[in-house]
Amino acid sequence: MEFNTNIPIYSQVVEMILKQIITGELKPDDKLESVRNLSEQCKVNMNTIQKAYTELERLGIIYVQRGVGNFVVNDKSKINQLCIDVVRGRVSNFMQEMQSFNFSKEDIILLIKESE
Amino acid sequence: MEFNTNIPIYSQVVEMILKQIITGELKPDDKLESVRNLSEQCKVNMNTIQKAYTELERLGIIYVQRGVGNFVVNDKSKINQLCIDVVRGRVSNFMQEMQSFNFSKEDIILLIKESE
Amino acid sequence: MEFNTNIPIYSQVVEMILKQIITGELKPDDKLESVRNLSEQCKVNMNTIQKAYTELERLGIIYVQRGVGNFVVNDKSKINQLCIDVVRGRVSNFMQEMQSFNFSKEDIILLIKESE
Amino acid sequence: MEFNTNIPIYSQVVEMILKQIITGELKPDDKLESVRNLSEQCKVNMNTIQKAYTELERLGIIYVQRGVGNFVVNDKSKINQLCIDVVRGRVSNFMQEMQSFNFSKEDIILLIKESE
DNA sequence: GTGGTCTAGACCACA
DNA sequence: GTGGTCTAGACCACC
Repeated sequence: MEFNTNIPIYSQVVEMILKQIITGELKPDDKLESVRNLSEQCKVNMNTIQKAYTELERLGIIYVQRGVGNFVVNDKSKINQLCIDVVRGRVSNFMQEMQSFNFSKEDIILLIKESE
Repeated sequence: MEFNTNIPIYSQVVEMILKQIITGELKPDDKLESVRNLSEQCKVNMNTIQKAYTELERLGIIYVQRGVGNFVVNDKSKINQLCIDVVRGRVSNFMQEMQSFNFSKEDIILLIKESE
Repeated sequence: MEFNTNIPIYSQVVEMILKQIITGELKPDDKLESVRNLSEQCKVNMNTIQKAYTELERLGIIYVQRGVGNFVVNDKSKINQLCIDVVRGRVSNFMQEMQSFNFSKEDIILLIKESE
Repeated sequence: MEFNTNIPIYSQVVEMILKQIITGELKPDDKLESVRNLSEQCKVNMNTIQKAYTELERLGIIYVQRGVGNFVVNDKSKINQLCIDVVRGRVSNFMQEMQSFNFSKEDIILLIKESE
């Protein structure tokens, strides 16, 4: 695991897990890595992972069974909603920013088509 | 002037001026607002503006004449390069992120088309 | 710690640390003094040290782990390059200046030999 | 005339004239450019040139005849002394700095020999 | 504990 | 008036 400086590690961990859930890599009721394991894998302080998990719980996207582990919530509509929210949010932010540079929707689509 | 919390004010100022240069609102050799003026307009401390200007100078996009003021660099290729770098950078980041959610280029274009 | 007037304190701090890295007093991955500690040792404001450290990071010669500390970059080629750049730069500046006084390379070497 | 930023223009002007005197381009009792002329040639504020001339007078290396102009002092020993002071000063500063990087006198001579 | 940001206010050199 | 530096003190996020 490599972490970007400047962005808090704990929120990078949140992102990582969100992606795994959205892409289906983590399914409903799947058990997440234990705080301890993940902190070792990522070579990161346990508190940092804990904070990430707490954040995910706050978002209602995982639930905790004390002494057992952290699990992905078993609620497909919730997960779908999450997926939609996240993606629409990103797209909307991106569009807003590009438009502040005076790019129209068509310009942006062109840029994307020719990207890579 | 309203500033977003969470993002440092000085970097929001950098962004703001970058945009003004890219959109042509600020032209080569134009004088920027003095540190003091801008700090009053933005209701922000002088040092914060100073930091933003220093960052812009570091980027090679403005130059300083001590005792005179800060000026947009007179080098169209530099500015064009800046414009391209910034825009391509944003597009590329966005694409990378969306692809990590398993969206193809076509998916993204669809999402954009139906946005707003 | 004594500082020269006329030269900004923060850049004297940058110089000081560069020297420690070049002479090997600070080694790759070594932790620098914390901002607070160094500011107390130097009897200088925290912000001044902060500015120096930011400059060193910009030079790519140290890296920061927020909440942890500042560390010398672990990249010997980078450090070697730094060493070469700094030393060659100084020598070249010096030579240029002396030659503008109409001293030849041989003159300068003589001057140095008889110096002290 | 091109001026380096960061170094005050007035002291760059002082340097320039010192060099002209040391290299014999300006001889004893020669008249310097008028403040007005030089300020136009250099595209610099008159005050800036004035400050440079004042500094040179303070150094005892030029003298002023009000209403007539500024002249190089007619005192060869003075000028020789100046030359020696300036050059020895530069060499000594340079040596001191290089030694703080752990270079011996021999190292430095080698570096100079292989320079350019 | 660490670094990062910000403020208010001051002083200086420069043009 | 302009930019540049510095201080003292504060608050925050992070580990």
